[in-house]
Amino acid sequence: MNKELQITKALSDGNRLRVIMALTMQKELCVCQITELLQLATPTASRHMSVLQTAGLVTKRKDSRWVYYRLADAFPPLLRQWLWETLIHADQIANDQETIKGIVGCELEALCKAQKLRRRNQEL
Amino acid sequence: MNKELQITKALSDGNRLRVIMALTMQKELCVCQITELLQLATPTASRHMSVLQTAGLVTKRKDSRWVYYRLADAFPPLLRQWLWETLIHADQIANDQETIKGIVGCELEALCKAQKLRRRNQEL
DNA sequence: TTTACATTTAGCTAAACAGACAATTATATG
DNA sequence: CATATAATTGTCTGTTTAGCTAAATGTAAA
Repeated sequence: MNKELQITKALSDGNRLRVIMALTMQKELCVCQITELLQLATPTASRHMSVLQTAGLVTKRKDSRWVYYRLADAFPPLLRQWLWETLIHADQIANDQETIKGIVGCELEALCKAQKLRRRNQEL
Repeated sequence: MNKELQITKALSDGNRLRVIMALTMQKELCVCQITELLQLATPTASRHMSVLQTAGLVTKRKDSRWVYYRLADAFPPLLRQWLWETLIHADQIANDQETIKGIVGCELEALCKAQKLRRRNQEL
């Protein structure tokens, strides 16, 4: 039952559901893009992804300095279908879809620089 | 997204998964039977059932002093199928199946009396 | 090799949650 | 009506977890 519990626990957080839905629409997202979508501190976003990976729901690929996550091939199809069918109607998710378009439209370099600036400003 | 989160949170606990699986095998179970299966204090079992009900996964029926729970008709079929297919292979669940046979074999009156005696003994 | 930088890990705090017992509610029976 | 009893609700406690900042890791470029 442990494996299944890891999965349901991984799904029992709103931010993680948002990332999963984002990854059904955008094949691959890097940590800084996920951070931008969820508006969280980078380490927090990274931890969420680690939970999803440990549960076997996403896989990661490292390309130079960036780490890209995507849904795992082993993502249980029934769960995937249920999430898709129900969450696709959620306002938050519809909203995220628009946000993601904007995020993937940016160069990664530019996005990271913008985040860095934002952090600086908050420190004042 | 709130409704869906309530559901995934309800599923993110081992004892609640055990009750759900028990209810796929035994159409109806009363709180004292669930208490017996999980080996928890009555209020704790009752709380778990309340979480499942709030999430819309079970319904309850009161018959005199006993309250019977069963899976809700609205239990999302995809989730139900995933749970069934994966958890049916879990040792804990197989074990529970045997335990349940014993539990439903008892008269409710007898079961409750036995539990009461057990509580008494633990207090010593 | 030094510097810059994206991500992860460590360590902390506050909120959420599972568990227990005590008290309350609701129902049946003497 | 008073008593017994099955379940729920109130309240507390210990554990888990989501969030943060700071430090560590790993990679690319100067």
